[in-house]
Amino acid sequence: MTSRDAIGQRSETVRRANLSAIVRELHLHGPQSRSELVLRTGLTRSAIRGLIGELVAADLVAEERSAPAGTPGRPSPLVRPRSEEAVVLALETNVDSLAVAIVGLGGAIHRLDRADRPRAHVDATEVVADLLALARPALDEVRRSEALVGIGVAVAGIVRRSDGVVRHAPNLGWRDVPLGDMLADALALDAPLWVANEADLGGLAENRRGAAVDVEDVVYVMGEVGVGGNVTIGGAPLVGGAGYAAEVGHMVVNPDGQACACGSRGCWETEIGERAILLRAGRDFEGGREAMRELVEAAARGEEAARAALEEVATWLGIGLATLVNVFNPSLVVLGGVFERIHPLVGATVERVLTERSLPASREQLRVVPGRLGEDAPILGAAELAFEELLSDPAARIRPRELAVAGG
Amino acid sequence: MTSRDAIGQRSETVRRANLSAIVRELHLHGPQSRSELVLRTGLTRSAIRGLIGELVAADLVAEERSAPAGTPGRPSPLVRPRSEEAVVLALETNVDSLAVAIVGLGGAIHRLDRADRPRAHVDATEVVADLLALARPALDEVRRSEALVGIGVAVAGIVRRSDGVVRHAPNLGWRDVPLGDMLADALALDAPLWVANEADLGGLAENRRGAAVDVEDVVYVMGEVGVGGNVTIGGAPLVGGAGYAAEVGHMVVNPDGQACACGSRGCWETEIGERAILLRAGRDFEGGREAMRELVEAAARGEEAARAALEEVATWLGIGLATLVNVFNPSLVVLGGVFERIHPLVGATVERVLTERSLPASREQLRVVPGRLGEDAPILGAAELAFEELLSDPAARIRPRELAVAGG
DNA sequence: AAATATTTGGGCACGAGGAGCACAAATCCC
DNA sequence: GGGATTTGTGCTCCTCGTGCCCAAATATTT
Repeated sequence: MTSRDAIGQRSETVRRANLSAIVRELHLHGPQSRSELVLRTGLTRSAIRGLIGELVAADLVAEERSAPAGTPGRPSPLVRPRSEEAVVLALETNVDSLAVAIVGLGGAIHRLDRADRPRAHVDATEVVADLLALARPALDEVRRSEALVGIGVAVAGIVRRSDGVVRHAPNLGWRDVPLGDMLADALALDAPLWVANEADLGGLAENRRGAAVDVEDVVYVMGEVGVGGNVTIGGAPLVGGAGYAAEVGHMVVNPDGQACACGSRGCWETEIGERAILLRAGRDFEGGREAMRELVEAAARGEEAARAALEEVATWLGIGLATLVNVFNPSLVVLGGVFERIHPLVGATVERVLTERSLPASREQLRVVPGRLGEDAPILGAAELAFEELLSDPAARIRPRELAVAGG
Repeated sequence: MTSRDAIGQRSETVRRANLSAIVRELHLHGPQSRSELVLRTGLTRSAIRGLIGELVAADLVAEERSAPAGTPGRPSPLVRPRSEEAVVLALETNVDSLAVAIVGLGGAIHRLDRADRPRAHVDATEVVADLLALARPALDEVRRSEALVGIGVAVAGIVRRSDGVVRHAPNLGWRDVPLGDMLADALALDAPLWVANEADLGGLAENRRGAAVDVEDVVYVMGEVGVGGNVTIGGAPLVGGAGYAAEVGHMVVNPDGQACACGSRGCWETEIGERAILLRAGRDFEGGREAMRELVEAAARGEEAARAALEEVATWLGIGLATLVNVFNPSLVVLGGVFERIHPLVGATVERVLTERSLPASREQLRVVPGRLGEDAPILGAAELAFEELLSDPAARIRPRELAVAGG
């Protein structure tokens, strides 16, 4: 019941919500004039003025003369999110690569370092150490500026949102690894840290910065070593009771199919995961990313076996998507990871199967598109996750400063 | 993006939200003392007093002496939703029955009339006429009291929420029937009318009044002639872009399975729908409700063929549920309709299959229970749907009255 | 070049609405 | 019956958005 802890509202709540709306708007849609913000929020000029004033005082935004618009009237100053004054640190632990990024308010990518990693079941302590080494320059930068507002971590596994424990990451060989605590200790930064699944975050990134911007209801499916996904409902990501939602890779699509590492059989992942794709093409199923790249290239060249394998994959992709479309009635399906790369080759097949298998009503407004962010989707999503606290309550960052001033 | 039309908040918004929280709390959890409301909302006594005063003036709630509590301190008056002063009309159009109910604020069922209907593809105009005839006594009652705040309609078909058009109801033989407009015209009542799918509403009812009260994340699956469902996420029902979400009956669970009326094949409905169940048991698959009742009784008596058939159904039920559990990570699965009735016989099998097929993390906190509302779930959900407008903005009902007073 | 129209920012009084405090009322316990 | 406890009542205060007037800055017209 929403009302259950729908704690009573007070005047302060209104302020918080309005500040949040403005910062979020600027973060997601870029610099805007004050008068545009008046239109978007429906607030009065007076109210906007006060709110912007508060945000300027907190160094979250800056006002500057806007370019001449060619229209009569006093020009409205441009309000710009201060990308240097509020930044997040984003980390990614994938099966075959590590990455570190610093992203500023408004979405500017200040730096992004990626390092390949041999594919193997690796001890979590080693991974944390490797990540820390890769992150050193970024950490120096972050420590100098004092602008850090949050840390986001993307990991290829099932993550308990509440405490950042990786419950199970078959492709890393992890089980119940307290990655959140380990990284928080190792980084020793004074900022909240959140961990989430890479596919969840990939979907978040596509929704904020990629192919699904401003779309309210989205299904995102990403193929890497495993198959993961994310669902956006009314603009908000589906999280589930404990944060494990949208594990679409383990939907049962073929009850008599192959055994899956999860213990079930015929999971979507056993039909369209990386191993399954390589197997269908008669290639080394442990060939990893390189083998996949060659397969896609071969198919693009028109090589028959490769094309046929991808067609089969597309069929199973369509079947699983039909289930998701009937369950979520989204207006957009975004394909990420491997599926993003093979979309030009097999998009038509996916859509055909989807049309055969989903309810006419459910697919009425539906489009299927490839993602736009490529391999960076998860880490950009981790950045967005880290910004979430600031976006939903910018006032929390403002008050302490005021106190500090009052105290000094 | 939630923020997109997150129109700015104003002081009035706070009042609205607080009134809504109180009325919703009373509607869902029954009469409570003022001081309990203070605890629940976190508002001050002063604020609660003002809010309750407004609701009393609007006749939505009444205050009365509470029973002696045995504790020291001045007794806090009991605040009670006025079940007679705010009522909704609920209607149901099922494949083999029609029903009409009047439900009061707080959930009291003032009357409930149900009439069986021969199973046949029936013209929508006839159904509306039959429903109107059945509703006559209820309509008289509603017209006398002037307390009607909304009308809710449950229908066994896919419904566009925005305008109440039944896009497709295979078991009624309807396609693009403007049921909302037809009923609004026929009833000629001065209250908003909403139409929704019966399974969606069954889930809503179980969440508000039945087996899933106060559970935030719930998957509800209902078997009638077709198979439908509803998903509650964070306390709010999943609706989808156009309102067609949670069409779980057409998840693809068996890609090589039987053709389904929807045009796909191997839909969940073709494995666990009424026809499929009767076929598995070697009975007349057009025997309808009566045949189902006999089958369940036979299985309860221990008749082998019947038991075996239900076991098969339970297996497929578990397979489909595994997909839903992996996708939604709910804390509760509620089985409604036929599945509610067979739960005592096959619940163990369902849970076994579910355990085999779903991710350990996803099913950690999971329980599977039968519904508690039986065949009345959909119409009770229709009542809840009709109350929604009042609950989310009680002030809208208050203001006009004040105006009327001011004008007179 | 000057006057006018248009749009927007700034200042300030107002109103809505919850918080907080002092006090009174109603109950239980000794 | 007196004290402790809890809660309702009346009142002022604080927060925050609204609304109005005026000034500032730009485009257009004369």
